[in-house]
Amino acid sequence: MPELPEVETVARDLRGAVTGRRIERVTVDRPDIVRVPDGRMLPALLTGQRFEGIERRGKYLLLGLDSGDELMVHLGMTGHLLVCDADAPVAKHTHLRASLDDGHELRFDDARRFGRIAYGSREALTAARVLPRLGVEPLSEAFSQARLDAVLRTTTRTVKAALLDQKGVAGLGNIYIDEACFLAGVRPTRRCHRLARRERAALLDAIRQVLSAAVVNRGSSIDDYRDVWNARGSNQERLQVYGRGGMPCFECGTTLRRTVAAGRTTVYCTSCQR
DNA sequence: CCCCTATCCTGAGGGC
DNA sequence: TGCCCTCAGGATAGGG
Repeated sequence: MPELPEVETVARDLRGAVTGRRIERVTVDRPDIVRVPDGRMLPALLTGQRFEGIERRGKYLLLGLDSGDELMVHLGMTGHLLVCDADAPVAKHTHLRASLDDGHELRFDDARRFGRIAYGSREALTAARVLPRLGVEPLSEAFSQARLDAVLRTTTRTVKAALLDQKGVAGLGNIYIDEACFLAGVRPTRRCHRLARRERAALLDAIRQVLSAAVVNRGSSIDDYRDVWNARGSNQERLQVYGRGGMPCFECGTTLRRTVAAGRTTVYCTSCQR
C-alpha cells in the first residue's frame, strides 16, 4: 500500500528518470482510470511535452510539464509507476504507457485499479477535486506541535481515524499510523481529545521518525509496492506491529492485539501502548 | 461532526 | 486440481 514513504521514493526516482525527457507517444488501455478536461484525450494532451519538476503532495504525485499543466498520479492500493525499456513486455495490468525520447517508457500498472491519473493545471485539478485539499506535510518544517495539536486536540474521534484523514496530516496510511502509534506508546483506539500533552508530543516525534526511516529504506514492500525500477524497498523488515497481530511484541513479548478501528485492521501492543 | 458501511477491484490464501 | 469464500484497503459517498 503506497503511503508517503513509498510515493516519496517514486517521486525521487522519477526526478532522475524522466525530468527533461520529451513524451513521444502515449497509449491508454484503460480510459476509466484517467480524468482529463472536458472530453479531451490524454495522448493528444501529453504528446510532445517535456517533464519538468516532479512533486509529491501527500500520497499524490504531480509530474510537471512544460505547458505548465501537470500529470497527477495516485497509486491507490496496487498502482505502480515504472520506467522500463520501451520494448519490454507489457504486463497484464498496464493501463498507460508514455514512450520517452531516451528509449524508455513510463508505465502505469495497477491490478486493482484503485489508482487514478488526471491531467490539468493545479487549479483545475483542485477545482475538479481530483486533487483534494490536503493537510500538513509531516516531513516538512510546517509539521509542528501546534499543527498536530490542531488536528488532535478538539476532536473526539480515535487517533486512527484522525490520522487516516488526509485533510489533517497528508500521507499517512494504515501501516505508518500503526507504526507511529507503537513508537509513541499510544493505542490507535484512543480518543484524540483525551490525549495528554506528552502523548501528542510523542506522536509528533514518532510520525516524523517512522516516516523518515521508511523513506531512507525506500518504503515497505509488503506485497505489491515496487519502485520505479520495479525493485522492492526494505522497510517491511523493520515494521514493529503492522501485519503482526497475534505475534509477540518485539519490545515486551506480549501477544499483539488485532482489532478494527475506523474500518481498518489495526494492531497494537496492550502493554507498550496505553 | 463522526461513525459505519458499501463501493470500486484482483489476487492470495484457507477450507473442502 | 479447483471452486468458493474471505480478506486486504485509499478514497469517497450515503445513511444513521
